[in-house]
Amino acid sequence: MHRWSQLFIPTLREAPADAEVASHKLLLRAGYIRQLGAGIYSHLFLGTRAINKIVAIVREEMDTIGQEMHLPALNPMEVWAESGRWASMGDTMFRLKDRKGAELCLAMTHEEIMTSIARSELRSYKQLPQIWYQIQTKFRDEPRPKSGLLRVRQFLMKDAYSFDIDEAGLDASYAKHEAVYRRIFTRCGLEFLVVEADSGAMGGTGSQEFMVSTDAGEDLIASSSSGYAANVEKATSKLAPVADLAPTGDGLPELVHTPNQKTIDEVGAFLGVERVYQMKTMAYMVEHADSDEKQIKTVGKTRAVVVFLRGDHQLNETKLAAIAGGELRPMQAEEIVATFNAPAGFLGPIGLTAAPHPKKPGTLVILDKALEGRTNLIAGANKEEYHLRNVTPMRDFKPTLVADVRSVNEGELDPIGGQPLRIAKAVEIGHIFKLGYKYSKSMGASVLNRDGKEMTPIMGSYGIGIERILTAAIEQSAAKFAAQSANDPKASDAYALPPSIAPFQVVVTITNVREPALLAAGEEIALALDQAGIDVLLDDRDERAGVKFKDAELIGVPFRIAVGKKLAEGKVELLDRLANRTTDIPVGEAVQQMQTALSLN
RNA sequence: CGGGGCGUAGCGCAGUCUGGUAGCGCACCUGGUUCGGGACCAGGGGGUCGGAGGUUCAAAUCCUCUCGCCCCGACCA
Repeated sequence: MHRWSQLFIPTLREAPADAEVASHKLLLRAGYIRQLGAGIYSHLFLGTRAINKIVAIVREEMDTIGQEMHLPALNPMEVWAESGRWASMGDTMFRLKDRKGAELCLAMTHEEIMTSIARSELRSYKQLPQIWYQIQTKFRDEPRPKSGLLRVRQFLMKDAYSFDIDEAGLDASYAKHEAVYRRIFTRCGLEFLVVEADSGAMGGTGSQEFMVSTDAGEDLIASSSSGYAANVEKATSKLAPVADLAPTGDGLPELVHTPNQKTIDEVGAFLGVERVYQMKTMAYMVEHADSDEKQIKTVGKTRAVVVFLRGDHQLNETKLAAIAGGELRPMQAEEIVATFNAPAGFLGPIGLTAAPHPKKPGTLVILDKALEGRTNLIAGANKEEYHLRNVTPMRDFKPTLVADVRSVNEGELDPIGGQPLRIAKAVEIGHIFKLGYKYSKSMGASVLNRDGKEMTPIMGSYGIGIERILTAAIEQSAAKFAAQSANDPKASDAYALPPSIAPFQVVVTITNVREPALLAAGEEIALALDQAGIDVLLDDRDERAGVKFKDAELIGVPFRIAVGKKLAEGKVELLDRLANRTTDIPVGEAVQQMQTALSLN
C-alpha cells in the first residue's frame, strides 16, 4: 500500500507559464511529469504508474494476436539505407556517429528491423502469418515539439508488423488489429473514432486512424451521423448539383477583358458571377524523393502540377501530394510563365499542354472531380488582363486526370449516408496501415509458397502512441469538467482518469491525521482495499483537509474515500469523480462499494 | 525553416524604457496558533539576473554575439 506521506508527488498550485493545453498543465501540476528539454520529458512516479497501466492493457490485448519483441533503438545506417529511408527521412531522424565514424540513427519506427529479421529467418509460407510487436521508445527530431506529451521527440510507441503470404492474409491481420485496437482504447476509457486516413504517397491499400476528439488535437476529422468518419486529408463529400451558366455567343470560349482583376473574388465581382461558376487555377511543383528513382527517370526530379478547382473550393494538399507522388511547393513566378506563358492572376487551362498520363513526362494537369461535367465556366485566359467565358472541361481542354483534390467543408453531405459533415479537431492515438510490399521488397524478404515458388510477404504496420492515450484521456475529461461548470474559472483544474489507467483507483483521504480515530479508520480501510486488490493511495499526510482534497482532485484519481466527521456515525464519504456523485457509506462496506463502483466502470 | 514572444529563487511574476546595495506572492525550514476545501502570526534559508564578450567609475538594465524554451504556419504515434 502506498502512503502519500512517503511518496514524491510534487504538485504545483500554479502551472509553469510554458504549458498551454490542459493536459500539459495538469500533468505538470499533478506531478506526473517534468520537462527536461523541448519535447523531452521525465515521467515521475504518478506518470510512470499511469503509463504502466496503459502498457499492461496494450500488452495483454496485443498478446491475443501477436508476439512481443524488444528491438534496438540504436540502428546502424545500412538497414535504413536499404529501405531508402535513410535518405527520405531527412531531418526528422536523429543521427549520430560512433567512435569509428560509422553512422547510426535512433529509430523512429521499426519496419526495417522487423523486416530484416523476417528476411533472415522466414523461409516458408508455413511460417506465416506472423504478427510481431514491441512497446518501445521512439525518437523523432520533430520540427516543432509542443503541447506537453502530445508532440514530443522521444515517446513510447506500441508498434506491430504483420507478415502474410497474400492480400487476403493481410486483410485478416489488419482486421485483427482493428478489433484489438477497439478493445484497447475502450478499456482505456476513451471515446474514440476510427477514421479513414491518407495512406501517403508511399502507396499502400488501406489505412485507418484511431482518433480522440479534442481541441488540443492537431488533426481535423470529418464525421456525420450516418457513421462516416474520415481524416480531412482523405474526406470526400457529396455536393449539391449546380445549374451551369447559360453559354454566351457561340458557346465556345470567349475572351473577356478583365484589367487588374486577378482573384476569384475580383473577377466574380467584375463580371457579376458567383464563385461556383468560376474555375480556380493552382500551380505547384512536385519534388520527388531521391529514393523514387523510377519516377525521377521518367518525369524528372521536379515537375509542374496544375490543378483546376471550383472557385469556392479549397485545395487539399495532402490529396494532391498523394496523387503527384512527392512533396509540393508553389510555383515561382518564372516557373508559372514557363508553364502557362502567362502571369499569375490570369492562369487557365486552355493552351496548357497536359501530360497524357501521370507516368508520362509533361505537366501533370488535374481537374478536381467537383468540376466534372460542368460547363460554361469562367477561367483565366493565360493572357494578361483577360479571362474566358464558356470554358467547358473535356471539350475545351483535357487534363491528365480527374481526381478528388479538394478539402471538404463543414455542412457538406457525407458520401455514404448523405448527412451533414461536422469537422472537429482530434488527436491520433493509433494508426493501422496496410503497408504492402514496400519494405519486404526493397529489403529482399521472401518465402517459398506451396508450389515452391519465391514469394514476397505482404506487410502491415500498426502503431499506438502510449503517452497520447494518457493525454487524450486527460483532455477528454478536462473538457467535460469544464463544460459542466462553464462559469467556474477553476474548472480547468478538474479532470479524472478512467480507473483502468489512473495511477491509483482510489485515494483514502484522512481529513485529520491528528485524530487517532480518523487515522486508525483510514489505515484500516486502505489496508482492506489493498488486500482486496484495489490500487489504493492512502493520504496520511499531516496537512489540512482542503489541501488534501485539492491534491486528490489534481492527480485525477477517479474515486476518493474521505474519512472525517461522519466517522462518528460510522460512515465515510465515497466520491465518484467521473459521475460527480458523493455517497455516505458505512465504514465496513468500503471494499464492497468500491468493488461495485469499479465493476461498473 | 519562416513569423512572434519569453529567459530574474523550485513555481508565478515585478524591476529593464530612464544604469547606482535584486524584490513580491506561493513553495521550503524553525517556533506557535489553527484543523472538511489550497490557514494565520513571528522568524529564517535560498538568486553566476540563460551564457560570452563589450561600453561605463558602476550593467538584470545599454550594445554585439550566442544558447535555451514557448506560441503561430509546412510533419506524425
